[in-house]
Amino acid sequence: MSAPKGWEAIRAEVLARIDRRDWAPGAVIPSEADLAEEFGVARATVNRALRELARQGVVERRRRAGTRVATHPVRKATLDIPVTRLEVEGRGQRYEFRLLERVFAAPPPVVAGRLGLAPGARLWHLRTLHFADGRPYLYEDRWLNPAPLPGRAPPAEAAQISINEWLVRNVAYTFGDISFSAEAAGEAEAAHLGIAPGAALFVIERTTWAGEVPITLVRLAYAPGYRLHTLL
Amino acid sequence: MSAPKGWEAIRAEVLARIDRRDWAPGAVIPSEADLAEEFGVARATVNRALRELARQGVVERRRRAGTRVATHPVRKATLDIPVTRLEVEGRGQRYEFRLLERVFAAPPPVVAGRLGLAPGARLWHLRTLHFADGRPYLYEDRWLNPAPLPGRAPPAEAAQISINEWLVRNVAYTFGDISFSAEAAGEAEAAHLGIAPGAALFVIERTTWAGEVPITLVRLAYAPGYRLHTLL
DNA sequence: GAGTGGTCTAGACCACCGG
DNA sequence: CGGTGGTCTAGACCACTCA
Repeated sequence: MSAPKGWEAIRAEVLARIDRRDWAPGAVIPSEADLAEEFGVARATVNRALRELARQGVVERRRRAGTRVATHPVRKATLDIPVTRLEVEGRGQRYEFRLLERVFAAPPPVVAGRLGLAPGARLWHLRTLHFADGRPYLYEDRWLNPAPLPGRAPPAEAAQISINEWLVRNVAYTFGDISFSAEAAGEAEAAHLGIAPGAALFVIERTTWAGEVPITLVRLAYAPGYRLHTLL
Repeated sequence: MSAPKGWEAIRAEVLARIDRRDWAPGAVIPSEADLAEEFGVARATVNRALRELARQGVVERRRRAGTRVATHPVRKATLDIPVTRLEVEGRGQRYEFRLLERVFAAPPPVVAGRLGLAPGARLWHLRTLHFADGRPYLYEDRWLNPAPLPGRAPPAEAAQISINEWLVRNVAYTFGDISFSAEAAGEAEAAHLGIAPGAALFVIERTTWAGEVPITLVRLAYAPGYRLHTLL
């Protein structure tokens, strides 16, 4: 046990009062100014504490309306989206990858649509198999817009660096979205990953953008046993 | 387009310099004091901007060592862990649930171990099926420690509120962990969800604690098609 | 030892928005 | 209108850690 100091102590005390139902869900808690006086600290310190609680979803804050205890404590979990190589090596396993395909082609309409590109636009299509200790670990299917790339082309097949690592080092993205789902393995995926068709795969789909320009859409299918973990 | 003011403008400018490779990955950027002078703002304003970038994983900060551009931009995604009822209703669907089982029993050793309880401890075991528009949506299998519960027992089977909602309103937890994976549906799950055994299920496992006291371990198996989505 | 980020203070002005 | 949170300032002290 260690007693927090400063704004963390304020946060802890406010949390404790919420937990004890001193301040019930939906209720308005005292204003920053009042709390600052009660705790004998500057308002900025209270503000920092309450801002953190708001970011965690414990309270909701609005000008004039004040700070309320969240009625439905939507807990927020922060996931680290790792670079595959570091994820594998972080478990003490040997990382390798093999580029299966690298072609310049027109994507299916659904892909073009997701990236907001005109039908008929041509993209790089890259398929990569990643290994952990020599065993298939992750099947990656990526569409890559040449426009924002230096040299307008991804690294050659012989490159020693994976597409993703090359991307994060060479093309800065400003935002994106990510989704997680479970899907049954298709024939091709199953063959690459060395599993039976229909097996349950953990799938991450991600799109990234640099301003208005789409960079990439990637589908990551993890071999059975993969688990994404984080603390609340 | 709108030009950000204040600390957001600082953050944007720093991000832009990183994107332009003015400041390369791994490089140390100027100190807060220097940036404050350059931008003509107080150091606290620069601090706020850099703190946000650090939270996003764009830069890494250490006392004395200064602020560095992250070499491996581990992007962090913030997931909202929703209450099932709100998640379903938020899509405009009708929510229902049915409590399948509510017994007081000794859990399997693996469950007791995960919760840090002695073998032989007895817990509530609750199995619930959740529906969206009348169709099976989520199969929930929960072990619940009676110790931290008001009345030492969960609500009766006839209750109109789901176990999870009752929990978040009546038992405050201080921390927990959560994991996401894909698993093949077992016989029982498949029957409840109305799908074929072996189908790919998205599974969330969560444990929560109130200080040193374990509260619950729950396994949520979502019907095929479920997708967790967030922005980066 | 010295430079960096981490935090706090006391005060101020502003944007928002409920009554 | 007036109260609330959002932010900024100028200054200060502290904690950490590198050289």
